[in-house]
Amino acid sequence: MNNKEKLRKAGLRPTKQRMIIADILLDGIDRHFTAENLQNEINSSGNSMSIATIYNCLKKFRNCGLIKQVESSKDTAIFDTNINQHHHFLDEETGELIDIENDEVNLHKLPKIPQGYLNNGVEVLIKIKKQI
Amino acid sequence: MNNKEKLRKAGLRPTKQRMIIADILLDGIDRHFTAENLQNEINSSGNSMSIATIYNCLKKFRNCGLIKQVESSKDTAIFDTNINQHHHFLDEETGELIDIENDEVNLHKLPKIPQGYLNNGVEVLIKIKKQI
DNA sequence: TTTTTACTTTAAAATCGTTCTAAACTACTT
DNA sequence: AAGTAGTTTAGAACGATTTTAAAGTAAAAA
Ligand SMILES: [Mn+2]
Ligand SMILES: [Mn+2]
Ligand SMILES: [Zn+2]
Ligand SMILES: [Zn+2]
Repeated sequence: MNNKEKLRKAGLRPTKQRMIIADILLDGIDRHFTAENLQNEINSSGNSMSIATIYNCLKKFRNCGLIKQVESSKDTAIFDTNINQHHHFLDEETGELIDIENDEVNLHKLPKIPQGYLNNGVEVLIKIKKQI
Repeated sequence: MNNKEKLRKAGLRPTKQRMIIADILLDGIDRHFTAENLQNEINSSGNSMSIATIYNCLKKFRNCGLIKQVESSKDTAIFDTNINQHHHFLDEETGELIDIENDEVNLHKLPKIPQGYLNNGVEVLIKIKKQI
């Protein structure tokens, strides 16, 4: 399925701007990035785009499940093109994130989900720091 | 150990402002809160404090390990008085966090820590959503 | 105790990531 | 082609957090 079809299937009009972003993000390579990172890539590709459009597009892509947003206490939002359930190493010094595939973690015992709620995904974060 | 001793032990001068905050936060009750939540509690206790001081203090307390900061993609920082290794349920709709004690989770299989790094803490986040 | 020093608090301004506004533009439908 | 609903944009606005710099305070030195 090409990017135009992916956008249509997600219920999004394949505008010029969304296609530029889809061509960068939906190439099957897993990556973590900020809105600013993406704008730099757009610029490097010879295009340009308003930061408002980039944020609009990332929000739409996220809400359609084309990308995810990482839980992070950094003040800049970090997005993730790996939409499978997976986990992360986090170097808190640098903010660097490294993917951990789902089958590399085995959660043997999980607490009971609170009454009235449903499990909506489990994420393991392993904080790491550089050896001295 | 009283709060003044706790601050000294952490290498922090026990100023009037830090003592007010310590009296609120270090009472042994686990809670999740924002800087604004804390300012409201300070005000309710008949005191007042500049928001800059509150941020300064929370950062010092966090860096000394007296409190933790939760990894969260919300745009407002959330702090945690539970400094033991533990886990959370997160209702992404409301942002509500519920503690999961460490012994309620059993991680059977963990990936190898990347070369040159040390494990600095594992956190499990279980996203939950209200049943319809 | 006084003096000195380094650290802390504060209000206000600045910064920074993100969202809003409203006008121009474009994709899709009829 | 004409209509319409959705999208893009520059720039303004916003909200959380940090910085500034001057005044205040705690600890150390004398
Ligand atoms: Mn955050
Ligand atoms: Mn922010
Ligand atoms: Zn990832
Ligand atoms: Zn907690």
